[in-house]
Amino acid sequence: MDTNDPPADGRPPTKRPTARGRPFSQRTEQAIIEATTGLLAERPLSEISLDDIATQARVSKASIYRRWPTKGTLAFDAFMVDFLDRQPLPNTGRLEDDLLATLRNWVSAVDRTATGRALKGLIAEVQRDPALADAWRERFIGPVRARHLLLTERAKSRGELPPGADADLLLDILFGPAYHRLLHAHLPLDESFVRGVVRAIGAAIDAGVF
Amino acid sequence: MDTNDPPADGRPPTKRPTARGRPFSQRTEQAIIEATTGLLAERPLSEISLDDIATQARVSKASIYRRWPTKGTLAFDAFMVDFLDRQPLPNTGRLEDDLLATLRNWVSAVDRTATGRALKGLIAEVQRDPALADAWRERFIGPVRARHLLLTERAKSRGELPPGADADLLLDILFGPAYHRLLHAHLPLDESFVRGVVRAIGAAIDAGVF
Amino acid sequence: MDTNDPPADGRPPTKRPTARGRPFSQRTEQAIIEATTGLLAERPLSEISLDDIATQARVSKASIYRRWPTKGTLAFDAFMVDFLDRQPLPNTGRLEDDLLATLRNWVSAVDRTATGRALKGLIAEVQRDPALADAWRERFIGPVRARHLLLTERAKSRGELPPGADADLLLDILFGPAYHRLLHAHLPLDESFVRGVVRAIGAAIDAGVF
Amino acid sequence: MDTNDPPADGRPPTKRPTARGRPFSQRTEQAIIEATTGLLAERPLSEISLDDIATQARVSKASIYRRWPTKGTLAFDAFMVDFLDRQPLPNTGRLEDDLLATLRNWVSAVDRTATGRALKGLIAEVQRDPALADAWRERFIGPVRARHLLLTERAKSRGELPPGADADLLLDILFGPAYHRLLHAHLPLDESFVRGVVRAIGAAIDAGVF
DNA sequence: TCGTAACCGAGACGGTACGTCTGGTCTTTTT
DNA sequence: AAAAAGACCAGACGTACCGTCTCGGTTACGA
Repeated sequence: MDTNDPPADGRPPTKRPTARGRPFSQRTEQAIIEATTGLLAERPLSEISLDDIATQARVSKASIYRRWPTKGTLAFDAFMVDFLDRQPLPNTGRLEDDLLATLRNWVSAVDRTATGRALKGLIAEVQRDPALADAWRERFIGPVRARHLLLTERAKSRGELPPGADADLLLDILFGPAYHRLLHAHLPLDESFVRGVVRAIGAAIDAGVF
Repeated sequence: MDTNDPPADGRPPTKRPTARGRPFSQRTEQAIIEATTGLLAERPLSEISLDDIATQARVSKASIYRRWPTKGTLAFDAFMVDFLDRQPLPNTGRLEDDLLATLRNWVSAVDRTATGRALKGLIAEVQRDPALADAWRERFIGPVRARHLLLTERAKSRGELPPGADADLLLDILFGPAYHRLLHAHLPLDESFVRGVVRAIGAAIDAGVF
Repeated sequence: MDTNDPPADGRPPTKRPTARGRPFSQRTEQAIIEATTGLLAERPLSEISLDDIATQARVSKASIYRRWPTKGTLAFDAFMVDFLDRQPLPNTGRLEDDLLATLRNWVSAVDRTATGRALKGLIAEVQRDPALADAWRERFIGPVRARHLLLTERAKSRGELPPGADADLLLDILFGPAYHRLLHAHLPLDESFVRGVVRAIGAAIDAGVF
Repeated sequence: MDTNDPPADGRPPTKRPTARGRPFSQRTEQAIIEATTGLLAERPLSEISLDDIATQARVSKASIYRRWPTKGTLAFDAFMVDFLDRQPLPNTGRLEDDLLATLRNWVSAVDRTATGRALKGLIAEVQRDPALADAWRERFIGPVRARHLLLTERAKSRGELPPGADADLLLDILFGPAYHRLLHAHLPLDESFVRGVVRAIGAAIDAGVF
């Protein structure tokens, strides 16, 4: 494989190692990301072709493939820009309130929104593209999880959680049910759902489960 | 729409209303299901084409489309045959033990198995095919949920759960984290995970969350 | 190679050996040939894409590739339909007059005409596509030559040519200069050229060269 | 048009009018020509891309386009270097012997040789690139023809040809059949062919055709 | 028993997206 | 200002897949 191939593991397009030749134009990159974001707001990823993106961005397909190995990795990067900044980390001084704010915020970001549709499409794509799956774990699930672990660390330092608590389990119980309802749409992502999940976790904490 | 079109909502192929003409051959149907199951054991749904299935089953594509409207609905039916029977309903006399057996059983069915890969592929397909999404809710999530509600009903009659308990929330907290780890593969679906989830639910029950 | 691949040596699409499955539609084939002929009348082969042809014929690219392995072989077939019938075989009773009529007819068919442009484009394509080169020799040069050999055979039976005359050489001296001027356009394909070539051949016959 | 654009009509790259800035490196030019010649010896022009040439010559594509406007004109120049010097002008004192030597020499240069393949590829390219067609006539056909006209001029001064003889026709009858067999490969370019053509021309001369 | 409706396998059909390649131009750093 | 390197746009290429349609042929019911 050529050294100038795209990252292939889904890393975002960065500067090439050698500084020789014409560098990547950041205008091109930005146009691609913006076009992708715009199209993702209109329709699901599976109904967007790379030709659509190239046309919309007034860019050649080759310029896209130079940066991203698959449609999924591109959509992933476009999604990240949108999503991550909208997930502020609360700090109420009480874990249960932090979890409530976090989950409520997540729900409002994805429930029947363009972002939510993009997220569902991406999770679908992750199941069919192993390279994207790696990027997804390492560059989405991982960083998001790391941020959320700050909440449990603070709780530990406040004594709300024991020092050795299984924070990963706690966070999966927090988000797992939410992703479940998002993906299967069998029941609404409403306020009573959010409150119920968080109260269950609170009870589990009090009972020393984690 | 022609009366002889396939069910379109994903119902399994049944007898046509009028009995005139040559009836469906059940050998054909069986061959299709078997070929699909066999291919799903080898590789993900996204890498299986309908031509592959037709060739493998020594059947024409038209015979497939006569029965199932999309690849997803066929895969869905093939999956159901495999999956449902492997999910017996426990009856230990104690809710927490029932939940433990149920989740443990689910994990052993899907964790790094062909069934698990098929399930992931199907959930992906569900996100891109609205008709399949309906079938999925009505013919998979719904029935499975109905079976599991028997567990909570029994618990209610035993007094382990209050009569008005939100059993849907309870079940989403049970399965949500498991689907989460299945789809994102960020953490293992191991025994300690299963125990933790069930213990958390037990604590929530004791605290009267549901 | 699959038995249902296109002929690959450029034979025109005929009935598949096995009569199973949906047969080739001759309407489709006709539409493709007509579209190709129409486009060849407008612009040179090198500026016609298969997408153009497919769009013009209201046919999918796959339907074209099912029949012809390359653009050149398709253009070849389209050209043949146009060209061959326009080359009647004269029969004046005197070889030199037959040759004159034949060359004059060829010139009027190709000199600054759509057919001539198509012929030039095809000869160019023949140089870059070995499969087409075979087809060209066997299905164009060969048959045309065979027809022209009738002229020399008749001349032999009339005693105008000796029985063992090298008719191939004679015909190459007849057509070679004409193709030369067609392809290089360094001098006009005018009546004096035609007369000159034929008179030279006449002189060579009289001198017993052939 | 910029004064520093390449000749555009296919003239070979020469010194720029202004002597300012870094001068053309003749090593660059030589490397390009050598790479092109080398690649033309391996495979037909149509299978050689400008990227191939640039890579092979360790030169940038821009450096090529600075000198030649199209791939065809470059190949043309590379071909000329090879070809022209190999076509010495005979001077036997007798026209028919001169023609025989000339044609025999041409045949040995192109019959199943790398030069011959390059020539065929160039003629193909000429049909699709009008600018190259002009260059081809003016810088190849023209000069070569001019040289060959020396043969007929000498013959005229010796009285072998009448003063007003149509030498162009004569030369087209000499080379036309040869190009014909080269391009269509329907019959061999062998000695009997060469002799036959020349004898036919001899007979035509004797008969006063030209 | 015979007609007919609907099945059957095979595979062509139109349409669309893919990922690669090429030609010719442009942009950067280096010489 | 030319050089090498390589990104840029535009768009053709040949392949794959989808869901439908067409063919010759085969059941099995109902008249």
